[in-house]
Amino acid sequence: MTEERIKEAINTLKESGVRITPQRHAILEFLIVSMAHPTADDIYKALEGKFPNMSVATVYNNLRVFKKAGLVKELTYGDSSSRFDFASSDHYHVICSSCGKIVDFHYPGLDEVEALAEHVTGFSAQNHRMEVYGVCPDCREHGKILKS
Amino acid sequence: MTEERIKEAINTLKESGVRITPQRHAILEFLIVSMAHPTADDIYKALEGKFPNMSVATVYNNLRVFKKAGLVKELTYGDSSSRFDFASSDHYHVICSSCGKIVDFHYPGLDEVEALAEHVTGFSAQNHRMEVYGVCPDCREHGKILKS
DNA sequence: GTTATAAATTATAACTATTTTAATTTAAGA
DNA sequence: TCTTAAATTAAAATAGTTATAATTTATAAC
Ligand SMILES: [Mn+2]
Ligand SMILES: [Mn+2]
Ligand SMILES: [Zn+2]
Ligand SMILES: [Zn+2]
Repeated sequence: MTEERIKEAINTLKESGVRITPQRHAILEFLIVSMAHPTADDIYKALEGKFPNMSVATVYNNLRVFKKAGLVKELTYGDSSSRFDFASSDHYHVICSSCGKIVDFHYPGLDEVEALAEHVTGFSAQNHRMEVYGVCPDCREHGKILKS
Repeated sequence: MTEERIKEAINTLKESGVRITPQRHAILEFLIVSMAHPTADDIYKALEGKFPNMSVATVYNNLRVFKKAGLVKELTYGDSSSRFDFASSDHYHVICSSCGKIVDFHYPGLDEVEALAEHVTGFSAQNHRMEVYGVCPDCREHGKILKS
């Protein structure tokens, strides 16, 4: 089924006139197969075995291409670097404030909050961002030190 | 009442052993009086008349001090620089995706979402982040172009 | 299968927000 | 007033990301 997802994604790209290069294929595949939320550098490092000459710019460029095609979402945090999420279905994230682990979770939707925001501020709401911060089971059990 | 707030904030700092310097006072005052969500550079520029020799490092250092004292919250976004919010009462933000304007709004709380996240992921939730994106009345009326 | 060409990749330099460093100045208590 | 730890300054360093220009390549037309 990840196979299927990859094919599907490749087709989406082809249909919007994006050329399929080996690098592009590999980055996309990594995003889908790893099922993680890697940074651009994670991807770069993961693929340097297969593509010893690949440039970081290629990773960034392609992530931008995938974003524009709606295949990938960028998750931005304060200090560190962006993380990238293959856009399967809409979901939210819980983030461990100790180790940084990111876990998906589903929740009906916060349409009501958007509606209230519209009503109170006069804005027309388009979308929202929400994430929960906490401590993951691992960190709780092994008593890891919290990030300052 | 902003006067009162400034005094209160200064006292909070004094009580935690933080020295009150003219720069510190000015940065804090600007945050409270402007009632905006300025970047470090906004603050730096706003105060360069009064403090021609102030270093950007001073702005950043003090914002960190204020954060640690719980007086200020840092709002981080994807591409651009952090914004800083004097921490009066808890509130959420609506952000214009066209001009970047940030407007406060109050909403009861998303405890339920935190609870569900805990239940589903095994994390212990500490807090959350939520913001609504949309188009502000000004941008809607004057038909400004959306940021890509 | 060749060829043409626009698009993609690469290597490197540039950029920007933020932090670090080390020297100098200063707030505040004795 | 004196003392000293803490704060400020100026400058350099850092890190993530983007821009540039030369080279390579995916794709479609032939
Ligand atoms: Mn996810
Ligand atoms: Mn606010
Ligand atoms: Zn953890
Ligand atoms: Zn606007």
